[in-house]
Amino acid sequence: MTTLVSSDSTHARQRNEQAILAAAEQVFACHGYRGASVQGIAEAAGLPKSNVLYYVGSKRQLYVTLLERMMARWNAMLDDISIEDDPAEVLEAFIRSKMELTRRHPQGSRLFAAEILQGAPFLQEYLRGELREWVQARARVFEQWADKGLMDPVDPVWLIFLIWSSTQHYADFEAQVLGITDREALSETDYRRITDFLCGVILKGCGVSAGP
Amino acid sequence: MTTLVSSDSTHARQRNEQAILAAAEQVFACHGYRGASVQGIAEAAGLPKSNVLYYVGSKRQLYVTLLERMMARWNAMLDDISIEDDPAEVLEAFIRSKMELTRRHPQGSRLFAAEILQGAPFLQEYLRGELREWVQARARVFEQWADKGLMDPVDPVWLIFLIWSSTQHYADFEAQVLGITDREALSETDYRRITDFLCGVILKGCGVSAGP
DNA sequence: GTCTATAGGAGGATAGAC
DNA sequence: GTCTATCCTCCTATAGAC
Repeated sequence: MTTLVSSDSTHARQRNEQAILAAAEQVFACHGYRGASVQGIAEAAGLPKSNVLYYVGSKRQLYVTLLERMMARWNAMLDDISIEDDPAEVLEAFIRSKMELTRRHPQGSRLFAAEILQGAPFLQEYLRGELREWVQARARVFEQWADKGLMDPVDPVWLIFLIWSSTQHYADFEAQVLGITDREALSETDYRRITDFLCGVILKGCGVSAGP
Repeated sequence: MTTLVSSDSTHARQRNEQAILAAAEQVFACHGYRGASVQGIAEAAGLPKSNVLYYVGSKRQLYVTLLERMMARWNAMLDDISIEDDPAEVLEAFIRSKMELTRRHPQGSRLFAAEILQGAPFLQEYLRGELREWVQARARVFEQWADKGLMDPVDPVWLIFLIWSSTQHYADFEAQVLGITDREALSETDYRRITDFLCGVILKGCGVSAGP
């Protein structure tokens, strides 16, 4: 009996926390950290304002939690590569997984964008540490591939930014994309075609042949 | 005498208005429409809060003025093209002028990004009207070029978005770019190299040869 | 024209009833 | 655990002194 009640409470708590996280991700993505209000998040989650603060502690903590969740998703995507790998396969997998992240987590992607837009006050350490290391490791491999003639000698860091920006665009600028293409939403087919387009242009553009 | 005083006042007014616009562009770009405060803008402009409201009327009007200024800059860049033009020249000029806009007006670019991030409430009309027309006109020319074998048959709209996103990135994600590359700012040389990189990869990537 | 003072409301956060 | 009532700060905007 007690366990039953306890279990119900636990479920209610988990359900509420999930609702709050989802609502907050949407509101922070839309209005940024300062522009978001706990009131607005509570309304989007269908809960009283005080409950939101009860569950998450503070607006700031909620924001940090969401950023950490997004960074965890991002990190899950960052598998390592080596000089022995096939450039075409690696670059294509890189583009596809980044696009998949954008498609599956558009709100999280926009939250990230809003954080960077305000100068990345909460993510300085991550950007200048972990992420920089990762970029430099990849860059070294790209350079070795170029030395072996497997791809053009392009600056690897600008190439990584090209892949990030061109995929990220479909989350951050979704409103513009939908307005210009006169759509209500991008379909799975749209995403597939866009991804194919980006793989085609970027791989060809840096002289990577289509694999063995 | 009166004219002298009047002239001084006019100059003071213009100078203050310029200071307010510059400060507001920075603050709106950083925190978005809701997140920005008139107080913060006034401090950045070095004026009392009331003066800001006296000059510009309201927070909302100030925001609209800034968006219009940025759209005017954007439109000044959008020259027309025709089937007779050289694809390589047109695409390269397109990338270079978009990158120049980003470099010259990073705050305006970020302001635009923040507006789109929040769902473009103030720019719906522009996106679905003027800008859509312009994109479709360009798209038709790109398709004709593809028909004539002057470039690969890529989707022209995704190509335009690729150019917009890859250049816009250096304004919107400046904090990330600087963090990862361990710079304090991007130099003119950096911008030139990035632009050359983007021209190279994108033109080659959609099968446009380097011109006559 | 410029600034001080303040109205009137919304913001985050907390104390305490249930 | 959940919600109401409330505190105090900060917001936009304006009225009125200088």
